[in-house]
Amino acid sequence: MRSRKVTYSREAAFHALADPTRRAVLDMLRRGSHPAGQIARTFPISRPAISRHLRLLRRAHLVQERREGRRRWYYLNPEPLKEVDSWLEHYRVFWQANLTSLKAFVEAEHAHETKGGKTH
Amino acid sequence: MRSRKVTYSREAAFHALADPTRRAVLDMLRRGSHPAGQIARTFPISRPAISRHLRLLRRAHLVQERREGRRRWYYLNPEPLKEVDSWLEHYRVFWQANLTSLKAFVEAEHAHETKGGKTH
DNA sequence: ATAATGCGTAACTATACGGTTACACGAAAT
DNA sequence: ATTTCGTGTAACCGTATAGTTACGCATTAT
Repeated sequence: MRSRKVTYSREAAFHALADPTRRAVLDMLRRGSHPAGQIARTFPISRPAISRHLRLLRRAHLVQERREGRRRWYYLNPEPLKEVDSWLEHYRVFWQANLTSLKAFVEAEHAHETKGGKTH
Repeated sequence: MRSRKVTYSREAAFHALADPTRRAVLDMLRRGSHPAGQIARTFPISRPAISRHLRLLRRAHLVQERREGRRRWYYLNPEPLKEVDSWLEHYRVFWQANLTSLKAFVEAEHAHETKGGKTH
């Protein structure tokens, strides 16, 4: 099977992940596919609300839908999360080096800390 | 220097990252500290708008502010991004194994594909 | 002392968001 | 044929969000 290179919207992914319910839905699908109703039943909000979250996740390509009779199975598509991961990549180096820019900045400041700052 | 273990809000981090301008601000600070005004000047929106984004980033602890005279230097604090990273961790295994649950699902479906599905 | 600079906040506005109830519709059951 | 089930969408509502302009207040310059 020939694998075709596809890119997803980083914007859509970050936006989708901003909502805790949507992240929870993804966490649920991480363990396996579920029909829409079953997903809805695990949350304290109404079914239509979940349906809309699913639509948004669908449009961000984070989940895919597969119809089977009258139910619709949702399953995870982790691919767009690569966009989030690649963005994070630039920041991982900071904590991996155990040196935040904060620390660097503070140290730099300390170097010429002779101008007598306010103690406030 | 004794390092104290601190945890940040995953919720706040994800929420802060949902806005493209805020991500761009972080990307800018990744290269070094900048005063508020200088940050604002690099964006097409007004200075107060940036000021509010900075406040939100500050409250999410993604940036820190340091006053120097009449300017305020902002610098990156990448720590809270660890929360995002740790959430992503669960998903990385999917694409690292080059096996999405989609693929698994499709294969599982294929196994008992005898119930004559609609070709639609 | 007065003016200019740098920056945050208040007030306001339009739009986006997330939730709810009512409804539509195909698939399965009776 | 009719009812029930599973699920999506429409309409509506209150709150959050992101932008703008006006303003306030230190700090630095004149």
